[in-house]
Amino acid sequence: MPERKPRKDAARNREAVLAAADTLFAHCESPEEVTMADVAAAAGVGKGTLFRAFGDRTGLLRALYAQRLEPTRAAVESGPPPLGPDTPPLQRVPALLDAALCFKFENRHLALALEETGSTSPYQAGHYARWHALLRDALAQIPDVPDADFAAHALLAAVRADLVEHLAAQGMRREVLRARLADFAARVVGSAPEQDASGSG
Amino acid sequence: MPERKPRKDAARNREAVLAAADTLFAHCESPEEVTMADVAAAAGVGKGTLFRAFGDRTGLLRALYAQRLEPTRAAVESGPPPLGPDTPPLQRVPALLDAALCFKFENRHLALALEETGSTSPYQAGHYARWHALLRDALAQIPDVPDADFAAHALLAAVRADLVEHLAAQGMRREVLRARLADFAARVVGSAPEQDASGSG
DNA sequence: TGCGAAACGGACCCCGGGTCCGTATTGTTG
DNA sequence: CAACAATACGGACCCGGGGTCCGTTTCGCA
Repeated sequence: MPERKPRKDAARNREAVLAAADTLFAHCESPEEVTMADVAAAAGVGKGTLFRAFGDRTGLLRALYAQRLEPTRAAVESGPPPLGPDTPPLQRVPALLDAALCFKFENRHLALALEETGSTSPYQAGHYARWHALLRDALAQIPDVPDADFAAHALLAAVRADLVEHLAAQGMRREVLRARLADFAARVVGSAPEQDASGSG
Repeated sequence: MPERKPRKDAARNREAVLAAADTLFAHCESPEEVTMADVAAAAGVGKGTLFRAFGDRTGLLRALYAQRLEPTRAAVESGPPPLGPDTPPLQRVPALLDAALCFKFENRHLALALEETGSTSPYQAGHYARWHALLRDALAQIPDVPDADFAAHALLAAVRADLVEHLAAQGMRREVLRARLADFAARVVGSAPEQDASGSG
C-alpha cells in the first residue's frame, strides 16, 4: 500500500486545522461550544476541507489527541525508566498512572471533548486499549495482585478526564492530585505509598 | 410554597412518559438513538407536553433515574445493615459500592444516557454528590485510609456506567464483576477480600 | 352548566454535523 | 512554458433532533 504523499496545500491545511483546533479547544470553557464551522473558520479553511481531511468530528479529535499524546507514547514504548519497558512493574505501574494523569490534566479539554463525543464510549478508543493492556501486563507481574485486568480498568477510571476536570475545578492542584493518585495506586498494588510526586510534566 | 397539585391529565401523562421512556431506554442499543419525539410518540403524547413536564432531555433522564434509584436510596438512607446508616464502615463501604454497581448494571442504558448527555458532566449531578459524600464519610472512619475524598471518587469511578457496559459487553457476568469490584475495594480499604458476592439486586 | 385556568400537541424554528459539486491549485508531461 | 488530468478547495445546502409557540382542548370549581 503506497500511501501516496498528499498535495502540498492539503498538508498545509491539515496542519492549519490541527493548530486551530488545538487552540480553540484549549481556550474554550466546554468542548461542545467549539463547532466544526468554528474550527474551519479559525483555520481559514472551508468546512469541506476540514471534513475531507479528518472524516468527522471524532476523526479530528482523535488526530489531535494522538498528536498531543505522541511524546508520552514514545516515552512509554521506548523510553528510559520509570516509564519505559525496562522498568520493574512495581515502579512502572505508578509511573504509568502518573503519566496518564499528567497528560489528562494538561489536555483536559481535549480529552473531555473526545470522551464526550456521543456514540463513542472511550472504551472503544484504541488509546484506551493500549493503556489498559500496558497497565494490565504490569500489574499481572506484581505478586498478590489478582484480577489485573479489572484493576487496570479501575485504576484508569481514576484518571478519567471529567473526574480530573471536576477535581481541578474544585481547586485541587496538579501536584496534590498526583500525590493522591500515587497513594491510591500504592494501596492497590499493596506497597507503602511513595512520597515522590515530582518530575515529568 | 404551596406546590399546588397538578391536574389529573398532567399527572397521567407524566407517568405515561416515564413509562414509555423507561422501556425505550431499556430496549435500545444506544441511548442516543432514542429521540425525544420517539418518547413522546411512544407515550401517546405531544412533544410540547413532554417538554413542559420535564423541561428538557436531561430533566427527563434525571426524573427517570431518580425513580429507578428510589429503592436503593431508601435502603441506603434508612434501611438495615449492610446498606443502612447503622452499618460499621468496614462493612458499609463494600456494601455501598456493590449497591452502586448493581444499580448501574441493571440500569446501564439509562445511566449511560444520563452520563453522556453532553454539557452535563456526571460530577455535577446531585446523585453523584450524595454517593460520594456517603462513601467519603464511611471511608474517613476507617483507620489507615488517608484522602478519603479522593478514594471515594476513585472507587466510584470504577462503577461508571460506560465501564460497566464495556465489561458487560465483553461478556463479564454480573456476579463476576461484583466479585472483582469487591476484591478491588478490599485492597483499597486494606482488609482481606471477602468471598461474598450474593444477594441484593 | 358555564367559565377561567391549566394542559395539550404538532407545526415550526434553530443550530450543528456532514455532503455536494462547480471552481481553483497543483504538478506532470511534452 | 503550455496544456491537461488529478486533486483539493469551500461554502451553499441538506437533514435530523432538541426545544418553542400558540390555537385548541380539557379540567375542575362554583
